[in-house]
Amino acid sequence: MTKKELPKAYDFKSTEARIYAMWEAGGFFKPHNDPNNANFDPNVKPFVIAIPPPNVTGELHIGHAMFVSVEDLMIRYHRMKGYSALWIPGTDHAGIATQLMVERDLLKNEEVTREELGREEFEKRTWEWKRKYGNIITTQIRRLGASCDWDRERFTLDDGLSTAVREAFVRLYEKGLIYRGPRLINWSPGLKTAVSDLEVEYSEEDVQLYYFKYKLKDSDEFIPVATIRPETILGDTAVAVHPEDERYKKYIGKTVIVPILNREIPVIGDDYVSMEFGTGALKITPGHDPNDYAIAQRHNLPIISVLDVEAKINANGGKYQLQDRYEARKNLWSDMKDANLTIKTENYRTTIPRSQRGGEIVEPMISEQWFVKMESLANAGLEAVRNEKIKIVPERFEKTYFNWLENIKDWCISRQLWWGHRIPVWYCKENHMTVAREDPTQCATCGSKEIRQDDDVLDTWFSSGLWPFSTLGWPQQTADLKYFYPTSYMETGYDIIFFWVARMIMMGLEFTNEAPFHTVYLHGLVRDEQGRKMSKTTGNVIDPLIVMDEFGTDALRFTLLVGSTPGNDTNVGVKKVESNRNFANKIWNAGRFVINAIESLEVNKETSTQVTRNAQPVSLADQWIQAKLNKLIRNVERQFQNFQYGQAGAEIYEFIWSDFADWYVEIAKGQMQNAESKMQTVEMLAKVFDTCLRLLHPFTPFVTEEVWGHLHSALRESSLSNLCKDWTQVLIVAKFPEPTDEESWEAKSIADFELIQEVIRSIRNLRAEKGIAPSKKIPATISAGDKLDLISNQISVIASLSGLDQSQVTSLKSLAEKPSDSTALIVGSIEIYLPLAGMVDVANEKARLEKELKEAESHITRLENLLNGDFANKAPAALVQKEKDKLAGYKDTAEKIKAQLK
RNA sequence: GGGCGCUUAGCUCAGUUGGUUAGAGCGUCUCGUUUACACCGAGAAGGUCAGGGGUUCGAGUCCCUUAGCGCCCA
Repeated sequence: MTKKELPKAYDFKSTEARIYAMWEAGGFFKPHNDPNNANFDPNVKPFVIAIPPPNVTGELHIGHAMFVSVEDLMIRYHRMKGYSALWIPGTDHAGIATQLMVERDLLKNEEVTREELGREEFEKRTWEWKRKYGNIITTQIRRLGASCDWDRERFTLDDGLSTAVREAFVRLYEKGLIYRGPRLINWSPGLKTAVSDLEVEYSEEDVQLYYFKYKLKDSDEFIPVATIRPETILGDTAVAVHPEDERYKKYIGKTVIVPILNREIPVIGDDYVSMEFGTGALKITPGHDPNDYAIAQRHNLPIISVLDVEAKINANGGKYQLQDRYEARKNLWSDMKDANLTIKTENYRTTIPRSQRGGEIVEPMISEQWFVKMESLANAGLEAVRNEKIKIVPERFEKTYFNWLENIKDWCISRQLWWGHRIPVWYCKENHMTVAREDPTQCATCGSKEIRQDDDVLDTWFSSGLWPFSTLGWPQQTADLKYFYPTSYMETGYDIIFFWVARMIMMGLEFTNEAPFHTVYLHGLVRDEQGRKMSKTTGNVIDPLIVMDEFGTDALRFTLLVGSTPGNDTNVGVKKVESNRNFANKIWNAGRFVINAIESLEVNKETSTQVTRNAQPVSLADQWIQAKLNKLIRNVERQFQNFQYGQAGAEIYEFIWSDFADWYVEIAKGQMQNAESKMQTVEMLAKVFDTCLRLLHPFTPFVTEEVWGHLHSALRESSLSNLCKDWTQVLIVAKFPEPTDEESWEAKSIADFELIQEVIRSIRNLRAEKGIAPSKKIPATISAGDKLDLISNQISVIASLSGLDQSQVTSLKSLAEKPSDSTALIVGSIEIYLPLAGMVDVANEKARLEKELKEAESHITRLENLLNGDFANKAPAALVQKEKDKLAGYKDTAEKIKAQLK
């Protein structure tokens, strides 16, 4: 039958979507052992990853590409290893981000604000938005080749997960771990909501430090005070000085007058005050500063809030009411200047708290919010990592994790937003609270029917914290939950270790009494080629979609996976992706070669069974490639166990390109000329290449699946069909190569072949140096000493790969005298004479050999010193022997060169 | 202020129980249309592994220290 010729270059564009659709339609993303199916076997081990849910309104960025690549690699590897692999996909409702996006859209297209629309209508619109755009991100994740079980896709606001959130809230509340109260929180005036400590970022900025006078009551004396926020003077309730400060301690207990407002406040002594900073006296604004708040607690000071939700001055600010905080700062300062209360201003550098999302300066404010008590949860979380129920990779992040949990404060979980899980608490007119799993119809305390639900919603991370089990059906004890929980790995970026990882651990332990996963693997952040953070404003963003259009998904994945190490940031430029596109093409073409070789075989079923049954490597090259492959499989296995995915990928790349394509394939061409060795050679090609594709599949799933498909069908039609008898239909579920114990022949054949490679390289090198045309075949005489058998055996390999004329090559144990008009090459104990009549420059030859001699002699000196030292006594015997052998080799070489120079 | 990381070829990076001539990709130079691949092949140049000290028979790798850069927490 005639075969369709495969194109010369791999066309990922016509491949990727087709392959992905085939996988998905074939059900290959689903765990092969499913507890909901009749033939379920509880003894099969599951391997489970819950996806870090991307924002439902988000679009693919390089960070998504990173986590999808790593997680898909983990899942595909375990799937091929026979685990019942489940990767649960889903999205996050992303409260603030989504609400902002919809608000912006409404304003632009309908010129209405969310307030004008009303809460109910706004929620409706947001759901519409989600339905319309919510699948963009999941479609994009599919493009990356993600093999997740889409039938199990979840969304943090869907019914099941909402039930889980409510259950979690009520349980914590009933346990006394959730409380409500006025506390100093971080207020985002732009978003008009409270945010948690984690959502505040601190940046070093240049500001003004304002010095002014706190006048003593009924006196002309004053205490000089410095502040960076003069408008907060309006909320001052004390001035604090250090109790031992000679300048000010006499004032402790006296009264001072708040500028302009003329309120009377006390001077207190507290050793928190630094005598060196500023003037050494500190104004205390407990309503707008966390440190001042703590001091106020100690001294029972009143707390005055002077700002409203938009950070405008409120009624407590007297004449400055309704002024914006910065406007008030200016006006107050100007008024103080007029009243001769100011001293000076100076430049000052300090850390300023800004909202992670909006970027505006966050205002510490007293506000009534909901909190989770963290202490007991944090202790459990600490314990789980300390006693190694959970392992963090790389380990150093355990320190970060401990440090955070050891110093954790209560978590503010309420948000003044409309998009999210509404807090399941209802109030009656008497302000009785009813906390319920099901929406109540009356107050649990007084039975009043006039109840209304709390307006606030929960922090999105509250629901994300339940993700590993809520996605599996919790609080229902579903079959999925029983079998797939706890999950296996949690894979994500180290930047959300607090936001998400730590909270999932705490919630998992609290609600399921189990660690939600046994391993946390943290990848680094992707940066641009110069190591800068990618950002739209810098314009250095690499759009994974564009990269995939240009170079293919496999190239992008391989780039992200190889050359990066766990927890370390990685710099990515398109050049790297391009070279990995070339790698995909290399695989394609190596595949074409192997497939052509298979198709060139005569179809003969009888020889087939015979040959495949005892297919032992026959030639040295066969043995060598098999030994190298065995070694590769062992290394890859070890590296996967140690999470060294980059190293594993690099070694597979190296093997395919350098060992297989550059050497074995070239030798195979020769072996296939010979009718006797042809069949075995093709079989070797097919077996080795098949193993390569399996090893590589988790890294570059598309090209490997595509080529493997062609390989499979070529084999099936060939006289080697026995080879693929027990292969699966598709590569994605094929068996991953298993390592074998090293056998004694392996090292021997590697060493022998490497000597042949050296001989070939030295001849090629000389030819290049002498400018001998690659097409010109030359004669050679080889004096091989005790390597004569090996060299004679491999003479055709040497000849074909180094351009010798095999009919004019002789190999001998030794030469009586060296051939005239020849150039001599020394490789260990082997001498190679190339009669380059007319091309030999005696002076040049001498110089070249002298250089080589010098090098050999320097090694001899080095090794003799080494072996005469303590090394010989203290180092392992095998190692010492290795060095002794090397020394003997160099001595041999030096002798040979010296003989040439005579 | 506390903690962590990085500094290896012109550029981007590997190098995990310390083993003795330090690797890759890109870039550079010289050759090459050998029917798998020019998204390729052959060859070459290029590094006192940031500086200093220590442990060790042996250090890019472990310890201390200095400098520069970056990140996290306060």
